[in-house]
Amino acid sequence: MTGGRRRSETSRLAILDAARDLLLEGGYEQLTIDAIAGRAGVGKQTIYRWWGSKGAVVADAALEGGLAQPLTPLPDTGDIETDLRRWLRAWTEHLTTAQGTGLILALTAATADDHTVADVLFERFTQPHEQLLRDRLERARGAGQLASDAPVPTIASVLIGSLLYRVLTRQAPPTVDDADLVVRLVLGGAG
Amino acid sequence: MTGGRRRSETSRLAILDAARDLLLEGGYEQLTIDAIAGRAGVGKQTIYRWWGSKGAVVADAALEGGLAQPLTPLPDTGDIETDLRRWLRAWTEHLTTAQGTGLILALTAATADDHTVADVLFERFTQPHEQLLRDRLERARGAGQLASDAPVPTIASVLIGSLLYRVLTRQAPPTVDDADLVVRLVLGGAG
Amino acid sequence: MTGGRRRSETSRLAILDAARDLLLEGGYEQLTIDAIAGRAGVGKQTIYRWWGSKGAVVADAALEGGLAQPLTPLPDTGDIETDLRRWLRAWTEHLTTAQGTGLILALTAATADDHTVADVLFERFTQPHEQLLRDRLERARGAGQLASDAPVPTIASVLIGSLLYRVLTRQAPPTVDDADLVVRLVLGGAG
Amino acid sequence: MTGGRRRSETSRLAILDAARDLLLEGGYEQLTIDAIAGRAGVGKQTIYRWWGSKGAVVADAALEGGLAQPLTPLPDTGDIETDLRRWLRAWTEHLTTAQGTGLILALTAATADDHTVADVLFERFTQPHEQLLRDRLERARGAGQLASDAPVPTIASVLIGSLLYRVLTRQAPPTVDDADLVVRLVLGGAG
DNA sequence: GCATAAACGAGACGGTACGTCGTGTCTTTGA
DNA sequence: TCAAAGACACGACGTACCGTCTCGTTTATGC
Repeated sequence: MTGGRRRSETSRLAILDAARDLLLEGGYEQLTIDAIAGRAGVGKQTIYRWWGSKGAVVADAALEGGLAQPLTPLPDTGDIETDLRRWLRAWTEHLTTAQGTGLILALTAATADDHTVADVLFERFTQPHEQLLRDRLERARGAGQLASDAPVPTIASVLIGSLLYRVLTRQAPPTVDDADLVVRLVLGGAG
Repeated sequence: MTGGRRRSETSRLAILDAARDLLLEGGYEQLTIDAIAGRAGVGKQTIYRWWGSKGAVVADAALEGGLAQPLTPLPDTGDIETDLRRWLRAWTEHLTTAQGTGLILALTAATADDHTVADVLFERFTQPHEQLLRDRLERARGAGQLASDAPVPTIASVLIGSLLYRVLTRQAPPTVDDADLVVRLVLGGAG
Repeated sequence: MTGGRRRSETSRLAILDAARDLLLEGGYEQLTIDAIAGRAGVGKQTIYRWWGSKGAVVADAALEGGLAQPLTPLPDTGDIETDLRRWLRAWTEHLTTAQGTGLILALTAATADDHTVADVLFERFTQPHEQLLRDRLERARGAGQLASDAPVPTIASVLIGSLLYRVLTRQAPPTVDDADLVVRLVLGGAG
Repeated sequence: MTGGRRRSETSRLAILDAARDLLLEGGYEQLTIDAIAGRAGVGKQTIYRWWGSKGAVVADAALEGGLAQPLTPLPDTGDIETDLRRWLRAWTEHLTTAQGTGLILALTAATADDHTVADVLFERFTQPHEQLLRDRLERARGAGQLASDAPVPTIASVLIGSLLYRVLTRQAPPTVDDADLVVRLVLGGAG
C-alpha cells in the first residue's frame, strides 16, 4: 500500500484558527468540537483523527495560534532587575487584554479539567516559558547579581504564580506597578 | 400571604455532602448535577432552586463541606518567618492530599468556567484567607520584623500564587521544602 | 370530633372556572394542575383534596362549567324526524364553536388517557345524554313512528357516533346538512 | 456536498416496534420517548430527528407496525349487506382485542392531543379506510342495491362513528350483534 | 369565648419525562 | 485514501409537572 491522501495542512490551520477565535469569543465552556468543525468547514472526524480531545485542540491552538506570548528568550541588558521587570510587565500587559485573559482562563479550565491536557500544556507551554526565565536567572547568578545560593526554580515559580493568581481571582487586572513590586520583592526580600 | 414549606436543611446538607464526595471520587469533570441529586436522594430541581450552576454548588461544598482549610488566624509566635512557614507548610500538606488537590482543581475549573462563581469564591474563600495572611504580615511590620515599606498585599499574593502554580502544573506535588524556600525568598530576597 | 373549616365554595368554583378557561385556551395537553391552581388563586392541595386527578377536574368542569349542552329532554313535537333533526342540529352547531370542539377533544383525550375518567364521563355525561335520546326514540316507537323492532340503543349510538367521528377527524366541521342526512339515513335506511 | 450517513432503517424499525410493544403493554399514557428509545436501543435524538412528537411516532407505528387492520378492499360477494357485515364484524373483533383497543385509544389520544397528528392520521389511516368503504358502497349503488340517492359519505361516516363510539365509551366491548344491527339499520332504516 | 380542628394559600420536596446539546464513533459519497 | 457531511448511541443538561409534604393562617363549630 502506497497511496493515500496526505493530511491537509489547510484543514489543520483552519481548525486551530477556528478554535482560537471561538475561544476568544466565548471562552472554554462555549467551545465545542461541533462549533470548531462548523467554523473551520471541516468534518468532526478530521479533528478526532489528529487530536484526542477538545483540550488537545485548545492546547495546540494556544501554542500555534498566536494566542500566547511568543517564546523568545528574555532580554539580557546586564541588569537582572530591569530584565525581570520587562518580562513581567510584558506578561502583565498581555494578560490585561481580552485575548490574554481568555487564553489563560481557557488553558486553566482545560488544565483543571483534563489531566492529559495539563501534561501537554505544561510540557509545551509552561515549562518552556519557565525555562527561559530560569536561564536568565541563572545567568544573573553567574554574573553575581543574585546570591550564589539563590533558589532559581523557586523564584521562577513565584513570578509565574503571582501572575496566575491575579488572573484567576479576576478581581482587578494586574498592573505594571504590581509587576514591579513583585520583582522588587523577589530580588530584595521583605525583611 | 407568607405560607410555603421551608427550605429543607437536610436536603441542603445532603447535596453539599454528595457534591464533596463525588468531587473527591472523580474530580470536577465527573461531577454531574444528576449524580449529585442521585447521591443526595434529592430532585434536581431542588439543586437548581438554590444554586445556579454546578460551580456554585461546588463552591458552597468547598466552603461548608469541610473541604477547605479552616479559616483560622495564623499563629503568632512572634517570629514572622516561623509563622509563615507554618502556614505555607500546612497548606502545602493540605494540597498534597487527594482532597486538597481535588478541591483546588475543582475550584479553579469553576472559577475559570463561570465569572459569578469566581466572584463568590473570591469573596468567601480567597479573600478571607488572604486577609488573615495580611493581618499577620501587618503585625510583623508593626513589630519591625518587616521593612516599614514592605508591600504586604504583594507578599500575600505571591505566597498564594506560588501554591496555586504548583497545584495547577500538576507535575510534582509541592513539598515542605518548597514552602520554606518560598518563605525565605519572600522575606530575604534573592539579591 | 368538633369543628373544622368547611369546604370553600368560592375555591371550588374558581377551580372549575380556571380549568374551563385554560381548556378552551390551550386544550387538554396545555392544561396542568399547576396552571389551574395558579389561575384559580388556590393551593394545589385544595385541588387534590377534592379531585383525584386532572381528568376528574376536567370532567367536573365540563359538567358544571357550562361547557356542554344543557341536559334537557328532547322536544316532542310529535314528529320524531323533526325532533331528531333539531337535536342533532343543535349538537352539530354546538360542536362547530371553538368551545364545543375544545370540550369534546378534551373529554376525548381525557377518556383515552385515563380509564377512571372514562367511567365518570360516561356515567355523568354520555350516558345521560344518550338516555334522553333513547327516551324520545322509545316514545316514537310507542307512537308507531318507528318499527316495533327498531333497535333504539343502536340508533342512539349511531347518532352520537356520527357526531364524534366528525369532530375527531378534525377535517371539516360538521354541518346541519350532514345532520339531516344522518337522521334521514337512520330513519329511512339506504336500501 | 452530498455526503453524510444515511438514515438507519434498523433504528427506524426498532423504534416503531418498541413503540408498538410498549403501547400494547401499558397504553398511551405509559408510553414515553425515553422508554421507546431504551427499548429500541436508540438515542432519543434519533427519535426526535425523524418524528416531531410522541403522537407522530405512535401514528407511524400504527401505520407501519402492523397494529391496524390491513388496508385491503372490502370483499365483493355481490351482496352489500353481507359485505358490510363482514367488514364491520372484522373491525369489531379487531377492536375487541387488547391490541385493537389500545391502538384506537392511542390514536384517539394522539388525535385529540395534537392537530398535526390528527392530520397525518386522517390522511393515511382514516381516509384510506373510509375510501375503501365508500368504494364498495358506490359499487352497490351502481348495482342497484342502494337507492340511487343514497348518501354514501354519510353511510361510511356513520358506520365508522358507531365503532368509535363503542370503543371510546369503554363500557362494553362492541359485539358482532351490534355490528349486524348497525348494518341493518343503515341499510334498512328505522322507519 | 375559646379551644379544636379542618381547610386554606403558598410553595418546597422527591421524582419522572421532557426536548436539546455535545461527545466521540460510524457510514456514505465525492475528490 | 482522506475529507465533508451528517446520522448514530450515549449521557448530561436545565425545565415542566406530577402528587405529596410542610408551613403559617383563616374559619367554623361545640364545649
